[in-house]
Amino acid sequence: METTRRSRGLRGKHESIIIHFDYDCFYASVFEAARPELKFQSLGVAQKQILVTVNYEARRRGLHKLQLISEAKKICPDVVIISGEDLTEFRNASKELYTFLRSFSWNDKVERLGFDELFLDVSDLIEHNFSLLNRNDLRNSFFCLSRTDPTTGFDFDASYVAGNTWPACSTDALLLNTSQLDALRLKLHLGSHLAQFLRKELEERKGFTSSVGIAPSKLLSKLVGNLNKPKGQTTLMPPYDLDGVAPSNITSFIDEHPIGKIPGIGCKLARKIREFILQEPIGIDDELSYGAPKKEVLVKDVRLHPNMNVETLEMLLGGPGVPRGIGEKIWGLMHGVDDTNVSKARDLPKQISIEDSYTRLDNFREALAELHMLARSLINRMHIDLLEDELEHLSPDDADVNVIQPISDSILRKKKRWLAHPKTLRLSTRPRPPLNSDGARSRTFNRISRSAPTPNFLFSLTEKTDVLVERLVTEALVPLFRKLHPEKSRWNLSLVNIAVTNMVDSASDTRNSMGRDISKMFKGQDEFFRQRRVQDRSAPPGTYTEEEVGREPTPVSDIDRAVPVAHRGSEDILPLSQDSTVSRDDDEWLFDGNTVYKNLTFVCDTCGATMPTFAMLAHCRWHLEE
DNA sequence: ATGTATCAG
DNA sequence: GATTCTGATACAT
Repeated sequence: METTRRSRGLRGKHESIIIHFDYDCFYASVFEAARPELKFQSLGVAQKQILVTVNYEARRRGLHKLQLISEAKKICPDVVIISGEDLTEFRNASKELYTFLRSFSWNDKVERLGFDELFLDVSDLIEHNFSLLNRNDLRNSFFCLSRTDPTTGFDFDASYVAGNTWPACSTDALLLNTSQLDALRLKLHLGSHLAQFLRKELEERKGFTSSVGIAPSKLLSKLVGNLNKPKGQTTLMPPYDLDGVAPSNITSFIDEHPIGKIPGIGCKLARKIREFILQEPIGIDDELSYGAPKKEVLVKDVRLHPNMNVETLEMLLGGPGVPRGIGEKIWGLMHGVDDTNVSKARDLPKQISIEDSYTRLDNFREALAELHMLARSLINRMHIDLLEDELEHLSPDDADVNVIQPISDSILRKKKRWLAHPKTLRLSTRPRPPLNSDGARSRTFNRISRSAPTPNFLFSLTEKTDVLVERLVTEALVPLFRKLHPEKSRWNLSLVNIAVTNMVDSASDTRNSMGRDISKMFKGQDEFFRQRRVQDRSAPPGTYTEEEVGREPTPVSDIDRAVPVAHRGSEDILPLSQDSTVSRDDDEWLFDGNTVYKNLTFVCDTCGATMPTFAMLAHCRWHLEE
């Protein structure tokens, strides 16, 4: 890989068209959408003592992000300040915009970055429309948005770039000559018009303006999108060649950025690089402090430094907490090379966390109260993000006349089900910096944490929330808190966070995802297979050998009758969890809405059949093809 | 699996 | 760096 890249002189592949969206002052926009009169006033969104976002009216008056409220009020006494500590509305708006933009994607390569940014890999849409272009009549082009319906789309003029370009004056006048429009250039034209269309849709249908970058990679689309904010878009124009004598717009674009502005080079890495280049330590008070004006270190200063190469970077930056191969990665970034893909859209978060910060939290009584508040929020979040309504099919015998509704021959009932089960519960705190004048230096850590398996009762759909909160605090969080802070009261916390992580998703739709999840499950269970293999040799008639699993799509039922199967469906773990005398967890796998008893019996959620676990893959395939 | 670090907005 | 309230990923153990 390394040699290939080197021999080609670090040339990136420029086959993709990536669009990066950044919603303009997102938090402020969420409030403005709800109360349009706020648009004409200076608006700041506050979390504790700082403004995390201000709208553009406020920026005109000299306010900025991450400004102290006290400072902002001095500069602009009439600033309207709204608390943004509860992120619910932001999360909702973010998800709505994400879902909306995702609906235009063909390949589902849609990656969210925080609440207010996302990447779209539209290479396939662009490729399709590139092939549709009439080179002799670019001015009357049609952009097709649907794979199936050739009439869905919009008219546009493919002879020019929509919005801004970098460099600024490379387009309109120059490009009237069709022969100058190579394939890459035309694809970028297409990308820019698609981006403009999507921005307009976002504004008209959802009420959010955005700033957008169009380029061949995530790195470059994000950087180039910064050039025209707010409500602007910018396309990074070719030539892109990085190897030959030809000047590269990628190099000249990225070269002028301060090293720390490159995504992937955070404050820690930037500091190390800057210290190496400047050959002097950088004070802790580095930025914007009185006295020493900050010495800018630009990408080109680093890239062209005589001793700079991959190995130097690896030595300079490597260390504890730093991924290996960092040198190569950073070397690539400095040359505008970013091979990372836009990841596939996901419906479920990998982690849910909630936290609050405090000026003083130093006694157990208050800490307990905070744990209750956080626990309540976390449970609410779990219900919002991880629970979905399911329509359950009932046989007429089971039907409860009061809750069912017949819909064309089948009887359905609404039922909640977990889309995912987080396996781990974590409590983190940030102790206030231990006041040390000399000797013992304060550690580099900011947060400390303890975690434990998620208690099963948290998935109860029948218990009242109050009960769950109480149990979560007393049975899980307090023990974790005691582990973190064994001393009675020698601590003072500036932050408490609780999180559920290690998400194991159930299937969103049994028919579509069962096969996938089953293969995933089988992959990790070598031990299981080894044990089964032994038994399979003497398997009773009517069961399957391992080889037959997967190619014999016939259901097996009721093989292991000797094993009592107590539960079915996604709620099944609940009764177990609440009965402390039953041994659990070690004896079961929770899987795809079915309860699987390791080495014992699998109960199909779809038809209720019981079978040995090794037959389940074939059984589920049979359902899929039914 | 648990705990820390770094990145991002 | 840190300030806020998150979320993703990677390393060490």
